[in-house]
Amino acid sequence: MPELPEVETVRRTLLELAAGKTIASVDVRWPKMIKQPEADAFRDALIGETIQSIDRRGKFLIFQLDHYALISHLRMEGKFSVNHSSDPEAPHTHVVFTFTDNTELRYRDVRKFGTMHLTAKGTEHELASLRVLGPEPFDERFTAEHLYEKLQKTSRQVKTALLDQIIVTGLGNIYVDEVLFRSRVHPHRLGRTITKNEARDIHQHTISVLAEAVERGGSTIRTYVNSQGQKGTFQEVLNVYGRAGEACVECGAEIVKTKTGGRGTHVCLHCQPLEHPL
DNA sequence: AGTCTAGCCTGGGAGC
DNA sequence: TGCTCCCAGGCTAGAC
Repeated sequence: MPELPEVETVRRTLLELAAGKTIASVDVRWPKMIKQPEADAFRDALIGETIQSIDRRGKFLIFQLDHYALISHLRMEGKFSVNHSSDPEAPHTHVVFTFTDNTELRYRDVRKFGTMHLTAKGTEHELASLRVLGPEPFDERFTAEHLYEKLQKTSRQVKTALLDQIIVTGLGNIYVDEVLFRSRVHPHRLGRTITKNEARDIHQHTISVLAEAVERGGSTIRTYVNSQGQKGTFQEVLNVYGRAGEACVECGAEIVKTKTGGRGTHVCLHCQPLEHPL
């Protein structure tokens, strides 16, 4: 499940493999994933374009080309790889960009949830899904005060609020559980009940958890690999996610799995007490 | 305006 | 063995 650390790792590995390559042809086998423009126009526009660089905004990858920006979201299972044209193709390959040097950028995605948008270069941040994003966790505009104010104004549960990419961008279901565990805050606490000190903890741990996960190349829970086929290692140091039934590393109590707005949530009820049960 | 829910997808595992 | 059901979950459109 690519969250910020996984997407950042994909960006770094892909940049090494694909920067400077020029697109000779594009094969779209699952047109529904091309959201803008239509698949035919998408394909035609990309021919002759060279990959200048690759950026990231939240969980979105942004390929900077000569005249366009290609915005890709991997959602749950999306993966990029660079292969020689003669390499056997993995199942669930939905888009293939063939370069002039007979290598290919391949996008595969078992669940077909991923999306691609093409915009004129320089206008990518006007795309609706990018425009609404809140600050990057490593940006100075993401402050404890900003977080506290946003949480004060919401009646949503704190985990739901943190998953909304408007307060801070990049957290997903794995890292938000870890951040709240490190902050000793129960995910079901209502946003407006979070104190200033708790907001400071959540702010600090959002940054530290995501930074450590980037250093470790992300977390491989089920299938995630970077664009060189390598797994991450942050799953080795997860405290709560995926550890239901195991003992809490801090207090020994059993990690419990519950649900937050339909999403699986992992919590130590001793370290993260819920003063006001719903 | 803020919040909630269904839908998008498929593979893997549990239960019968 | 083979069937059905449920789960994984980021994001968006539409409803309330």
